[in-house]
Amino acid sequence: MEIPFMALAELCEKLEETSKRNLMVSVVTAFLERLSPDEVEPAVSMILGRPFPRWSPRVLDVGWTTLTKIIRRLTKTNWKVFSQAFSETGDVGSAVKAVFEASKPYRQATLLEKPLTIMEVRRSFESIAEASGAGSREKRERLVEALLSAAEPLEAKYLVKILIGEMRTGFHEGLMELAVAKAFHVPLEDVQRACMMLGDVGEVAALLKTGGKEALSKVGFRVFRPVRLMMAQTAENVEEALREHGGETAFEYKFDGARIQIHKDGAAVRIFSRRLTDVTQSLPEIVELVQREVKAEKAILEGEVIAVDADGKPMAFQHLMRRFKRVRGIEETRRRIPVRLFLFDVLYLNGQSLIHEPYVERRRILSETSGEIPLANQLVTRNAQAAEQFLKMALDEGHEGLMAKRLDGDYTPGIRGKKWLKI
DNA sequence: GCTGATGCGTC
DNA sequence: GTCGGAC
DNA sequence: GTCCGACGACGCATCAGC
Repeated sequence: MEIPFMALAELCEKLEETSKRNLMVSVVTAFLERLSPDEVEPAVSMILGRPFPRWSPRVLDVGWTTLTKIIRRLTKTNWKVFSQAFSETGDVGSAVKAVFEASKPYRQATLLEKPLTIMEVRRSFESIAEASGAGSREKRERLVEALLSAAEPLEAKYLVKILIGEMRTGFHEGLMELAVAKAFHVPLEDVQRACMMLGDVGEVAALLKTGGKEALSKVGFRVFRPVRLMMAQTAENVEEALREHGGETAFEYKFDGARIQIHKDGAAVRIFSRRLTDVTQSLPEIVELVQREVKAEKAILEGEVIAVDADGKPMAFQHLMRRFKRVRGIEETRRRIPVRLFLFDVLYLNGQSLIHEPYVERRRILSETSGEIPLANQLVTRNAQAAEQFLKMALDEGHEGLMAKRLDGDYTPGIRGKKWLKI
């Protein structure tokens, strides 16, 4: 028996009404326990306001403008109700609920249909994401319209929130990890660790549902499955960075480019962007470079690509952007806007996770693995003046500034902490 | 073919 | 990427 | 301290409409 989408909508409604975290976690825990294996990942994604898992390349391509048109059509003359509800609540979902309630009579025919289920909603999202080619815009609209017209007002509220990515229930990913740990009776740390590796809490939950604890303990890095990035906080100046890192730290050039995660398995190489989308196609020379230089069978590396001019000097970020989403004319743009790669971290090497190794050790391993690929210029020092000078050098060479990396810092995927500071 | 609207993704 | 707010 | 949402500039792809 498939769980109705209404149950998920009611759950979200409860989450929205409270700000008590323990309460939120316990209602979600109870909900997760009711789901069948197939429903777990879709439900977890939807509760977090996402139509698909985080790493999925699928996108709905439905924005606010498109949705507005559809809702107008579905609710006919009651548009004023929407505007008023929207200005009162400031919440698109609530306004949609109000207008759906007001226009029930117009939508009578649909009330006889069977209730929507979570799985049907997921399948509908898949169809919407798949639409492409001539006529796809209209097809997408029709699919969204069909989905919404099968929905009760409360369901419509949350469908719309998921469609445009504005869940705002206050139930974020960290709390979901807690709920998953409770629902499947495993330690929170194990769930967090698996989420780092798989990049998506929904997938972790699904894994627990089908394979239990054992499956969870087997989770490790998988080449070609991108890992969430470690992020930096800001520091005012080099002194603050030194102080924060206990007197001594590693400064690295911070480049005005795009951060990439490089996965290699034999001759196969794939490149992922910051948001973990696959950008391999846009950067053919990086693929070749990695194939040629990286001295490892399997590896997950991190670096920054920047655009350079004919003399190899850094160009403004906009030039790099012209390479990124490009599908056509890649070869020509490749000649016009060359890119360079600077590596700065290694997370995984030949079957071994390195994220618990300290920064200095990872950097050492990286230097032994990277062949002729340059690493980000580095200065390990406890001297503020030397650091200042290094910063000036970076800026003079046209780069953005410096990063400061704690020498004994491990790699914490998805976390923005003080182990890395940008200056 | 060209142009505008729309959505997405980078920083 | 930045900022400010909520907890 | 940590998380989230709102914000902005820029460039590209895709489709619709001419």
